[in-house]
Amino acid sequence: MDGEASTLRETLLAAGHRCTPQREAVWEVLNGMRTHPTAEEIFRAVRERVPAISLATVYNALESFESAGVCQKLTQGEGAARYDARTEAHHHLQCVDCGRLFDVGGPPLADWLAAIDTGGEFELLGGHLVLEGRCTACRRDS
Amino acid sequence: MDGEASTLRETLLAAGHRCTPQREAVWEVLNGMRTHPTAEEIFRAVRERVPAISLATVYNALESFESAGVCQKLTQGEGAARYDARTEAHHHLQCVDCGRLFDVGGPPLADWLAAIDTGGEFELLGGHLVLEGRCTACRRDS
DNA sequence: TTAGATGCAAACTATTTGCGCAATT
DNA sequence: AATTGCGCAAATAGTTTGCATCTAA
Repeated sequence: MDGEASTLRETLLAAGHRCTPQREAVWEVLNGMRTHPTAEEIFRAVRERVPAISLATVYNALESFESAGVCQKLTQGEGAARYDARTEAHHHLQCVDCGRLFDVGGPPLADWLAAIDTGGEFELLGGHLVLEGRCTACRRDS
Repeated sequence: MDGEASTLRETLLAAGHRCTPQREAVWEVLNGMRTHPTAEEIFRAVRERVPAISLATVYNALESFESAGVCQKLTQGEGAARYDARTEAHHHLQCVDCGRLFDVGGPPLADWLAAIDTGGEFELLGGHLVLEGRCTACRRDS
């Protein structure tokens, strides 16, 4: 998370996974896309470099990143899951028109969790905020 | 939203939909289940009263409720979408073990939205909080 | 050397759609 | 009477899995 490809290798190995050329390519594509891509979007981009890669391998790679703690699967909203390799605390804003997911700043969620009343019944482990809005590109189009 | 079955009929009609026995049954099941059910769960429960109902009809009914503004589709998290007929402001806690969704109290989200920094780029329309935890039943089992 | 990863295809889950018939307004 | 909804089955989207082969450690 500090270096680039070499650290990915070490992180994967530490989590009991292997580092393959396919995974390095998926990692670079994921980090290069500002909008959190879907598995399909990553697949199309990676295939330009590694034409023989399969979609299942992309899913497999993303799962190994999650397991190693360097990637988060975002399943809120309609449509396909999106993936985020960012580790700093931040929130996500999903565009109601194009479905893309953007990072936004804001106070950390921990401040809020303390104010949540679970009635003492639940063990509150965490949570996240899902914001809905319209992105710059879609505002321009409408 | 104030009365029961008769108001459902009026609400649906006002939104340009019809009120059928199937839809009334779906509505009653949805309101009778404390845990926001999936379409499949509603289907199984409704079939006990209306054995000939199909899953597609359940989806169709839920869509008409959404269109009429009396039901909300909750698509966060893994697995199937869950449906909520509650209209008061509240948050949802999803159990990481069983996947069920529970209502929890807490400060309204509007207080928070003001603190979110969208960089002036987005039109912020709304959002919701998704909490993760472990429900009473699953805590007992583990 | 060997456990784990790859690529392919098939399976699977959740949801939507097309069609002829039936029921609601 | 005219729509709209119904039930069925097939289609679709997203994701997972089984299997034979290959490769990183």
